[in-house]
Amino acid sequence: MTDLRVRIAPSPTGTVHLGLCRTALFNWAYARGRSGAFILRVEDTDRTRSTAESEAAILDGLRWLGIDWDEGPGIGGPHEPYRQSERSESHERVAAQVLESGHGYRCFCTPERLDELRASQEANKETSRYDQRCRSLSREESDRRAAAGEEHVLRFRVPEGETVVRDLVRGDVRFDHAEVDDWIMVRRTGAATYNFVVVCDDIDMRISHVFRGEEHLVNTPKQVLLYGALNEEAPAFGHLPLMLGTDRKKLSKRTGDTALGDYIAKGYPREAIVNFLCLQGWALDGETEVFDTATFVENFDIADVQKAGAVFDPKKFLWLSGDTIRRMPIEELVAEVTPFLEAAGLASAGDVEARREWFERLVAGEQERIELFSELPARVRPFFEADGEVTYEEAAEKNARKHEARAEHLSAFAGWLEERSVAGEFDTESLSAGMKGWVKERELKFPALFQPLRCALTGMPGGRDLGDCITLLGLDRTRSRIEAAIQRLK
RNA sequence: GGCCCUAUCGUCUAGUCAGGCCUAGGACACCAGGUUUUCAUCCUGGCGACGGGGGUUCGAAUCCCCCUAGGGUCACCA
Repeated sequence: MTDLRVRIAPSPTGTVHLGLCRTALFNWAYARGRSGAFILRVEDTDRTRSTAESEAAILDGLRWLGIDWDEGPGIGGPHEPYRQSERSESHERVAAQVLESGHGYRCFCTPERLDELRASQEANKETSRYDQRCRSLSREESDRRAAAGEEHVLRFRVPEGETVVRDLVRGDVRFDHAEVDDWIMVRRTGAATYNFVVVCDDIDMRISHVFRGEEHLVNTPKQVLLYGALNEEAPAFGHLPLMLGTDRKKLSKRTGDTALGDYIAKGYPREAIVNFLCLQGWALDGETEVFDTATFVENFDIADVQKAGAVFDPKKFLWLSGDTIRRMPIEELVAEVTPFLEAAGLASAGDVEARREWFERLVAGEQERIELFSELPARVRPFFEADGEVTYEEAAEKNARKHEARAEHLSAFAGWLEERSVAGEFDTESLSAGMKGWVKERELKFPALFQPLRCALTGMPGGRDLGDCITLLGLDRTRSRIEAAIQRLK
């Protein structure tokens, strides 16, 4: 009967938090998997903390994740505007209605009195709440004082009884109204509060399902009460388990990065971020850990969401990132990694384009060794260094020096390489095989040649196939590096 | 502290709604082997959980109660 309409309603007050990303992903997938509409609404009712930069960052972040919206700021829609700060006319109208119907009342208590009240309640270990002093004010007195310009807020007149929140994740949750405060709907500034506008806007935008973090669960009875006061049917709710830090508390900067941008900057692939976020509170089938967004959309259901909080595991995230990189087509990997090469000052996008094949080989050799795009520059750095100044890592040099005859072997090997080159047998595969033969013919152990050679060519203790290193460098540079090593390892 | 939510390997989870198919499955991490010129990848194996106590039942990870533990929330923030 009612159209499926879900939304994400971020408040533009800071960075793009991973929790927001996951909530957006779940809402979006729910809509996309059921031909529903996905709406983006900016909750910028806190004028002092909201910024345009933050809003732009959130929109960019969501787009980066692959989330698109059918209605929202910038693209518009049938329920414009999609920025709460621009919807105050509607909010004022509803506020007047609530006051008129008696579901709301003016409260003239000063902030100071409320502060004192709260302080004394806390001192007496009582529940902190409004004492309803203005609730019984007559309508005449209320109108008179308001007309006289006395400052006031608008509170909701919570009736006796209880509210049952129907939650698609948790089932029915009951709240005794004795526990629900006569909450403020409109501030003395005239600006409406979150609990008020979220209901107004969700009604206006015909939102059918509200999926949000569990921290909102205790707000829900207030909102449900308002729907009732407005004679509107409340949407279906679903409160998602919190994403927890390793301290088991709400994910915060204390225990690690929380901003999407931090992970993008570190070089986590988009697919891995989405995949990992999906795994926080939801599972495909309990067996399959790696899946793409389309599969998620096809299979996601709010009823399958986990109830308990999910501790964020950076190790698993890193593994997923590495796994994603390993499965990436090489052209794509090169494209992803190029900005990091540029930032490290190793190569420009132009360089990469000019020597496409060489860069693809360079990157391919590290594909199974990196877990983040950002790890690549350090791993390929030797290929950009001057031949006589390759940085020898301590472990690599130590390995090389273990072999007494290193100079002779390197020298002889250099000669062999010349012959191979002349013979035209200088491809990676035949070189790799030939090198092994070279060692065996001389009845040596592999490390006798390979450790000094690896140090000479890359200065690293481990890494890609040496044949690959040689063809990547070419004969001349390989020779120069071997000659330099013979001197440097004396 | 009040109210609310939650409770399966260290972590993410499958199984819980419709009790037997569960001597509880998968993944990450960890450990041990194997492959490999090295590192990494990859492969094989191992370690490892139903928070505790009562019920109900022929039978409970699954249903009920209590306890305990964790978390969330108590703003003129969202």
